[in-house]
Amino acid sequence: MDLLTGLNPAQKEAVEHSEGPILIMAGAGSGKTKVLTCKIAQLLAKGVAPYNILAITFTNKAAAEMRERVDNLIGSLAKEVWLSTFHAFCAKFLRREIEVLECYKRNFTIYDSSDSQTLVKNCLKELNLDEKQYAPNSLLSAISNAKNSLQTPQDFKNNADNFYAEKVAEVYKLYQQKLIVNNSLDFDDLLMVTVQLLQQNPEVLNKYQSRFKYILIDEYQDTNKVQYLLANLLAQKHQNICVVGDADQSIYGWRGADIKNIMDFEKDYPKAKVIKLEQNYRSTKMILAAANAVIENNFARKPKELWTENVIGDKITYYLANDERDEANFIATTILKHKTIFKTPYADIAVLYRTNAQSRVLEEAFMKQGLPYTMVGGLKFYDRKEIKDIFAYLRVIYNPNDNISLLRIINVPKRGIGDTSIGKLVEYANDNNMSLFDVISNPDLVPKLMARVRKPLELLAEFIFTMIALKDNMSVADLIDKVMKESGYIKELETENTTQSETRLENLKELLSLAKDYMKSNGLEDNLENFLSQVALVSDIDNVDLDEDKITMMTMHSAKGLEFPVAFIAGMEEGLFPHSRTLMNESEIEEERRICYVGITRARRKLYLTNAKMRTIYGKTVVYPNSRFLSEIPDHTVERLQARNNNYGFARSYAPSGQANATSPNVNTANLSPLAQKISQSSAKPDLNINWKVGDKAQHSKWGIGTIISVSGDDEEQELKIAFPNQGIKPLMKKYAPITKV
DNA sequence: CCCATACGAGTTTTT
DNA sequence: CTCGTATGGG
Repeated sequence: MDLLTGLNPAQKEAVEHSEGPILIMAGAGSGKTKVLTCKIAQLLAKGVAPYNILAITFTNKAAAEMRERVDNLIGSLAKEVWLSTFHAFCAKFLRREIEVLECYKRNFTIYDSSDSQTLVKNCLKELNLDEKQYAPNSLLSAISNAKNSLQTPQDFKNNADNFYAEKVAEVYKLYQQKLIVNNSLDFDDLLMVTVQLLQQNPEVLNKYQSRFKYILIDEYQDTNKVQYLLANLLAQKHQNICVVGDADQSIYGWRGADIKNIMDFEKDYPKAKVIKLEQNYRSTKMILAAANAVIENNFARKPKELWTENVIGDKITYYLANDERDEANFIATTILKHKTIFKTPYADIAVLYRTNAQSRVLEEAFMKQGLPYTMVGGLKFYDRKEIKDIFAYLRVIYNPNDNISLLRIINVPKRGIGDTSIGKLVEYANDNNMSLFDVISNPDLVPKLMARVRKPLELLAEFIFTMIALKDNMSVADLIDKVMKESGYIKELETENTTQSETRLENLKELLSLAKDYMKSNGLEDNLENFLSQVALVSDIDNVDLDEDKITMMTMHSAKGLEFPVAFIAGMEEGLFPHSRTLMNESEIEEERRICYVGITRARRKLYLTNAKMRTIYGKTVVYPNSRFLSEIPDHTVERLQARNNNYGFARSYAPSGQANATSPNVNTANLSPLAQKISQSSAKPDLNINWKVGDKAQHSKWGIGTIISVSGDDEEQELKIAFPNQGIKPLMKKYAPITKV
């Protein structure tokens, strides 16, 4: 069977074992995705029907990739396999089955975290609780924890042993009531309600237990209690459950992930087969030695040592910068050298960090040097105000009971419906047990309402009714287009006519084109329901196109599961990484250390670690000591660099002559670190004494030999246009261009 | 009801 | 520092 070729013995054993529970302990880079895809392909090849297989991955992107790989191995059967994240699985399941619960209808809305936050704030207001005393964020995490451990509001109340907890219980209860009234589920509900539904309805449970003869779960170390229960509930009948994971890469404890789920798998399934994949195919020996040394410092851990047959490789480079700008400039410059000297594509390079806030300086440095990059996380596309506004319209059209969304757009664009009026409408709706939308459709019912708001309310209701009637007869893109135009949203932005409104209009265009390819790419039917479900559950990482030739910037959390030939980890400082909020707690420090382990093992050939002597955070200068993780990396694997008195200083040495851009890499070697100088010596240095003339031949360090086709400007600012065979015409600044005369 | 301005608060990681 | 909310004048 050629599905097994290219697998090592342990991998083969894992693939061949299909009946009964199996735990695959797969170290970083040990080929677990390969094993999982082969396993699915193998089952299909044996004649197992695709709908009998359930495979759960950590991100939608991983799901899509796995599907594609299985498809390559075995063909289109792959399309029918249930293959998704836990959340997407639950959404799909609930769209089919939720109505047995009566309190929900199948057109429920999925709330994201900011919707949840709005809802909690509403609850606080209603309960007359002060937001300062009861921080919405901590309430939300309490509620989330409760849901992740399957506690109902009543359970929570029963367990409350202090005044604060009792208050939380009240908020939780109201919050949950409101979700139900809005016919909405938050992220945690998707999981919790699914499990409750299965537990309370034996027929439904039986149906799905019978259906899923084979269950595979990736990243098992990051499952939380509900996910654990769900997996085990579904697997009970056939017991063909295959879990894959690495306890050393468990980094979602703060989200309720319980490392015990994987540690105790053998207790849950005493007959389980256990396979360890310890050969790493990804990294050099040097990088692996560092990773192993770091993770060994974790006390709560089963011993394990990754090994590799790969080359020893380069030492890890550690750079101590003066400040965060210096750090960013070092990274940008080093990337530029990799690009020009080693011809490393940008797509092979990742810059990783602990917190999203660190990305800003990096972005500035990259922009200054014209380096192309994509950033994962930070300000998400779907979190932008204008996008959320349009989505609020779509959600109301899909689910008119969604009051949160309706409230968001009731006066957006401005239609003269102010807070006082809205207050009256909401009050009337609550008092009469009506949905807000019903009230708006009949504004005459509401007493004391100012006469001049009735008309705009009627128009809004009419607009929404019209869209509801149209929604099933048009594509999502057309629907969005109609909503944006006919709600007056576009017009308002156009009238505003500021740079910000320009950007917003651009983003809306982007949304439109996104909606167009969206349906095409995933093969789902082009309707509002699919679109809204999809969008609610995408993560940032899902939308990243790693094929573009761009540097990737992201947190180490987002980087899980990915690999890059060259990786940087920035901000190796006590307080940043490990993060200050974890310093007091040993188990949280251990989680930080696992994050570090994940970070290091993303690199294939070359790893850079950087930190700064001082750093400005929220306008204040702080001095953090070196991260403890740095001292845990063995000396013999590291080469150390340090900033000179002058900063790494690209900003200063390059700024006067205008921006560098990606097609003309500029390198000033005056005050570079030893490594940087060493690298730059190997490239051609600009020679200012050459008097270039049209027709001269020039040797460029990257593009080879070309012919000068024009010379313009004088002296210092002289610009050359050089034609390189097969590369086109490149404009270059004489004083920076790495060229020599031939 | 709308807008501008001041002030205060909060800053980890994400489905 | 930057965001979001509170407040007061138009």
